Amino acid sequence: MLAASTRDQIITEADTLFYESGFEATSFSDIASAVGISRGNFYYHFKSKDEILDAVIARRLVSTREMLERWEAETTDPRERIMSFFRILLVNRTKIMAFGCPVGTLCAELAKLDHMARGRAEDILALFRDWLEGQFRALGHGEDEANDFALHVLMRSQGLAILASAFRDADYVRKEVDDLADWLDRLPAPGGQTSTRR
Amino acid sequence: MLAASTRDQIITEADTLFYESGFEATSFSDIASAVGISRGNFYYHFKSKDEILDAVIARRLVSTREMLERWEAETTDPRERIMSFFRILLVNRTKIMAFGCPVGTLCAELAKLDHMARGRAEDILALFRDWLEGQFRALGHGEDEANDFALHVLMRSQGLAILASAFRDADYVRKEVDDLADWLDRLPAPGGQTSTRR
DNA sequence: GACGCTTTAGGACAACCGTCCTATAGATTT
DNA sequence: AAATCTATAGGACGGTTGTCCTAAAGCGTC
Repeated sequence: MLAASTRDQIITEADTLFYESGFEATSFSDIASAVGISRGNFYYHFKSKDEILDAVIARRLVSTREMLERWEAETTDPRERIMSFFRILLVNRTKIMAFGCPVGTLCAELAKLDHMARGRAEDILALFRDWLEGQFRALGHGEDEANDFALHVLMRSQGLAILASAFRDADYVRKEVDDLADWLDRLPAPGGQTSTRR
Repeated sequence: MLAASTRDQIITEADTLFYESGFEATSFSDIASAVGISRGNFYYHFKSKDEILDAVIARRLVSTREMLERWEAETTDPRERIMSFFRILLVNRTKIMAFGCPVGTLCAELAKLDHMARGRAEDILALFRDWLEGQFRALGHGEDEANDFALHVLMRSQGLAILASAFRDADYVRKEVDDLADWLDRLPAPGGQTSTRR
């Protein structure tokens, strides 16, 4: 196996550090020592901290797209695809309980910092939204309805993540994911009124 | 009217700065210049940044409790009380779209920082949860059901805040609050199965 | 072996961080 | 008026931040 390039290692370590400690709280030294290189060498690969953030977000965009494509390849049933989305909430519940949602918390932090990369981080969220909307459309729902449902799923995932990390309750995550699956099962037939609960 | 003491002013400015810029990103100098005092004078009132955070959280706890008591004094109808909770989401939508939920984002940041005050911040969220649970119990719901409903409302508020600030869509906030009011209207009668959607 | 390119280490740099000390101005009491 | 207490300003402190420079090590190619 090819060893990961230093640049890739930097992005990898920065990614987890940004997630687990926050962007602002993570220093150049933190990343450097995590990778095992000197602080000086850093400047050769990235000219600023913002450049690392850009690279991290770019990689997250790519890996998210890949994950969504994998879900699409696994099954043609949109319901099952949406269930894949629900399942990662369960799979990642330990990390979510400790650090929240990687996407949601990054968006929240960059919004407060009024950071340039804010919009790019929100693109990751939009990626999920558009993909979910596509699945609901594939289920036969109209554009507005599909968009509402997509936002509903996203909203509940984000709320779930915040409460899970605030109350650190693994059972709560399980319960909420069950609830989401139940909501999906009981979805009104396509063409009905645009209500997300019922 | 009595002029606010310097100490109070510090807490006030720190409160809004922590909300709008984040705790980590807010420096002593930021607070000092917002209050209009010298950085040195600071140490007389607070010995550390953590002490200010403690004071800010303590004040938020008090003001939250007062707000909940006000809502209880305004009406005896639990449904109307819960509607008061929904309404602040609408009233504060501009700030929410810019900086998210003050409580949720603080909890998320302190979790990543692994900060001592993390639990105290989460107490504010617990305050809302317990109050909401009380209202649902007053509506006749059992302990488990009332707790589920309270967590459901909290979850949706947090998810709403994240999506509102990520997509900066005022209409979305209005729609979600309408949806919440609708959910409350269609709540299953007390004693039924513990389902949060239906 | 000499050259050129890529990659690295180490440290300089000014700015800022949270913390802490001290001198003093202002107010209150004696 | 003197003494005392509260509140403030200003700056020192060691450490860390993000940024940037320079010297040199590694390495493939002629």
